[in-house]
Amino acid sequence: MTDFLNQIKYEGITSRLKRLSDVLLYSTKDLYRAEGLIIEPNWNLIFRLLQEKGEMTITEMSETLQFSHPAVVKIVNKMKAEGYITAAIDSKDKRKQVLSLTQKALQDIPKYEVYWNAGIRVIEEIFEDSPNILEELSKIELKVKELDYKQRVLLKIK
Amino acid sequence: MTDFLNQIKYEGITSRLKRLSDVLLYSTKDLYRAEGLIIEPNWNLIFRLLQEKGEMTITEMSETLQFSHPAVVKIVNKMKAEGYITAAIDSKDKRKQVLSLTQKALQDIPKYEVYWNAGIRVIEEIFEDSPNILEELSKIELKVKELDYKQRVLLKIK
DNA sequence: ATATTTTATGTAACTGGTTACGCAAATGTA
DNA sequence: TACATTTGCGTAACCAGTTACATAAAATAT
Repeated sequence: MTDFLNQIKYEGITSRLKRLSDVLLYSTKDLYRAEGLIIEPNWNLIFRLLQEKGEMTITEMSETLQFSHPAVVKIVNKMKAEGYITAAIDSKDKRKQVLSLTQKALQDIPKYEVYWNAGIRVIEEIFEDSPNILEELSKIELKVKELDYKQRVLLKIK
Repeated sequence: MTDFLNQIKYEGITSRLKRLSDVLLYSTKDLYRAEGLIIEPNWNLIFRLLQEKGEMTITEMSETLQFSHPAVVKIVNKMKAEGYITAAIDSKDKRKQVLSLTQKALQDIPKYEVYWNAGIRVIEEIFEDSPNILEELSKIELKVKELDYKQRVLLKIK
């Protein structure tokens, strides 16, 4: 943190949040590469989701993870290419892809879980001075969902 | 927030931070576009920096804002193209660009400040249940700087 | 004085996300 | 039954960042 960023307070918070998530993201990629793991950030979310639910469609995933659907399409396509996900057409609705984990996924997940679990402990460690961060984040997400940033700014001005 | 994201707790925090900063970013762009303002997110940081310091180089800016230098180059080039920044070669060091605000910048800033200040009040409003967020963010940034995420994960595993 | 290393900056390629658009299948309605 | 609307999802173009690499100038060391 530089003096300037401290001084401008809330004005710099958006880019600092972006930078923090970027730092974690690139460091995660670096970790996987260095350890020779053929996975990418966010795949753990999909793996866990499918482990829990068994089968899911793109739209269900995007709603559950709060990602845009094209983002989910990209992630899922990479995971298919790596042989971790298979797709079947829904018998009642031909538009839907029913996605599920492959045998290879079930085989490899335990190896990856070592890293994911260590990662969670590191996050807990890094955020230890912010013990309520998850509840606070939920409140913030709710607020911007109820009335977005742009509308709030316009309300303040008019 | 979905049940699933609540349930996985710290495992989803990186992508939630990314999403939050994205939401704020795109909403800011949307605001500027809707109001016909010919500026972009982050320009306010550069404007404020140059107002305070008068002159700065690319490298000084990237250190102060904690952005990579190519990121600063991109932002500054756009601001030059819009006529808000001029560059002069440093007399002692020909590699350096000494950047400063143009007359047009000084003229237009008051108009933009209305939006930036309203934006700050909105951020305060959105983060009102996280009153210590700035101090907490500083601590987190310091921690990942001291020892990055990847190294911390490897330490936990070995 | 010359060779080496460091610094300032620019450029290219890539990242995980987004919005915008298109299309076909399913659903609702006249 | 026909037509209009909604839904699922694929693709393209874009976005603000990043890392990796190149180059020239400055600083340092020999």
